[in-house]
Order: sequence, then C-alpha cells, then structure tokens
Amino acid sequence: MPRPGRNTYSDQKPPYSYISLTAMAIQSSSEKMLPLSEIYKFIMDRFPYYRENTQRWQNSLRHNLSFNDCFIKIPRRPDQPGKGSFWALHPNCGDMFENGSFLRRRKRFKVLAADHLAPSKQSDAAHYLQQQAKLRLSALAATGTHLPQMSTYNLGVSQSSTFKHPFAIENIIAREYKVPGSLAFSTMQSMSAGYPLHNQLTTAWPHMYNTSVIDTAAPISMASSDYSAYGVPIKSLCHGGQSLPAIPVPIKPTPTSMPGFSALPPHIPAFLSNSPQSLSPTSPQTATSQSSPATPSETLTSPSTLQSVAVH
DNA sequence: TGATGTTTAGGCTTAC
DNA sequence: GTAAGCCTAAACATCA
Repeated sequence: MPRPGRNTYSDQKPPYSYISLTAMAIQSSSEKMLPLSEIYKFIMDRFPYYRENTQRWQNSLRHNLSFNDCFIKIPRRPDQPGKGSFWALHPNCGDMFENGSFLRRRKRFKVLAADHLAPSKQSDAAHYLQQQAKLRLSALAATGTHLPQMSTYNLGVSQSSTFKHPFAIENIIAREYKVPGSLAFSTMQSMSAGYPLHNQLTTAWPHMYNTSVIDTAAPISMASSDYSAYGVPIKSLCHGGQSLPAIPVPIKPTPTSMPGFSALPPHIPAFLSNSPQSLSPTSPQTATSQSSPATPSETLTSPSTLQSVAVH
C-alpha cells in the first residue's frame, strides 16, 4: 500500500501492485514481452524501493505472473537460448484497472476455458492480425517510414494506431493533459524528486514515444513454422483486441491526500520532465490520445475472437 | 546450483 | 459483514 514519504517516494513503496508494475515493465518493452529477469530489472531501475529485499518481492512477482491470467507465458524459440520464458500481457486485460487504481483492481482478470483460443478462433485472430499488418504496411508506405528491425517475437501487429494500453504513459498522464494551465505540469515537476528515473520517455517507453516505431509503424514479423505465423502463439499476439480502458490514474490509495502530492504516480513526472517534447499538447501522441474518440472496438475488426471475462 | 515457474496457504486491506 | 484482491512466505518441480 502506498506509504508516501515526506517529500519523496524514492525509498517508499510505490503505489502500484505487482501486477501493475509487471504490466508496466512489459508495456515498456518494444516487443510487449519480457523475460522475468528484465521485468526485475525494469522495476529495480525505476523503483529504488525494490532494490532491497529482492527475494521477497521477486517471489511475489513470480507468483503473480503464474497466478494471474492477465499474464501469459511465451516460450523461447529454440534459436533464442536463455533461461525462462517471455511474459506478455493478455490481450484483453486492458480493463482490469477500470476504476483507475493501480493498487487494487476492481475485478480480477480471468480467462475462461473457452478463452484459450480454439483453432477456429486462432485463425480468426491470425486473419485479424494480417489485416492489421496490411494496414500498417500501407501506412508506412504512405509515410515513407521503414520498418524497424525487430525479433520474431515482437507483437507489433497487435496494436492498432489508436489503441493505448492502460499502462502506457499516455494513459497514465492523460488526465493531467486536460488540466488547464500549468498546474498539472508544475505539480509533476515538483515531484520529479521522487523516483530518480534516469531514463527518458523515449527510453522507458520507446513504443509509445518513438514515433517511428510505435503505433503507426509497429513492426511486422512473419515467421517461423514452429510457431504461429507471427512467431509467437496466436493467443499472445492480440493486444489490440482489448477494450479501451478508463484512464488509469491512481485515485484512491495515493498521495493525493498528502500535501505536496498529486494524483499522478511519482515516477511519471520524472519521465515528463525529461521529455519536454512529449509534453507538448500538440505532439502526435497527445493529439492522438486526446482527439481520437475511436475505441478499439471501433477500430478493430474482431475483438470477439478473444473472449475473456473479469470475474469478481 | 541458481533461476524460473507453479501451487498452496494465511493474513491484511478494500470494495460492495 | 462478506467477498475479493493483494502481499508474503514457503515448498516443490523444472531447466539451463
């Protein structure tokens, strides 16, 4: 639970559950999937609190990965030796935090038995992904953008150009953008003394802030016969199938009630303060997140191919 | 052998 | 008050 310190969160427990932290880590990767060790690294890099008692929280984190259906394990391919599997977010886990709290989900994401894609549904998903790939290729051709080189594990085709994952920085800060004047930003800046995040937006959230990579230019990988046509199990590919989540801002457990704290997660301001460009309300990302009323259900063709349910 | 992954259990907190 | 979510601990299995 959040235990805001006097002036900083740097040595305090972040107001995020392990599920949130893990999801953030996964979302921060360009391929939307990370091995366990990288998830550890992400969390430790950004949250000093987790640089201690590693055995404790890492055990909890592993427990969460296994226990929660919102995380899916993607085996390494034979040509990618290494220990452990990759972990990704389930395509439909986007509404887990519908109440906006990163600390406690309103509903636990649960995959029904039928949700494990049947062959027919897999083909539907594959078809959908192909369509998305074509759309992206067309967009790239129009803009002259070249495809970034990615491994066969990438999930690039899974995200539509309008979809913003709940753990994406855009969603986290979206509400702040709507605050008139400079209050939001100044508040965020004042909090940048929290987690000493040394990375910039483009580093921590490359898939969100590198315009040549994210969204409109997500890479397409076609691949190896041992796996699906996309290099990974179909099930793990369809991040674009989720519903548009509510803007996830920690609403309850947060330091908002504490003097000097805003509702924004403490590490977010650090990102922003390091990336003035991304703060521009006229930036493509911001414009997209604000001006695009389209929901994934509107932009995606077959969300029904991936059924899941949040159980209470 | 250590890292990774699964499962079970108990206690605490929070939403309903 | 109850159910559900979260955290922590622990035991065990698997694998590089």
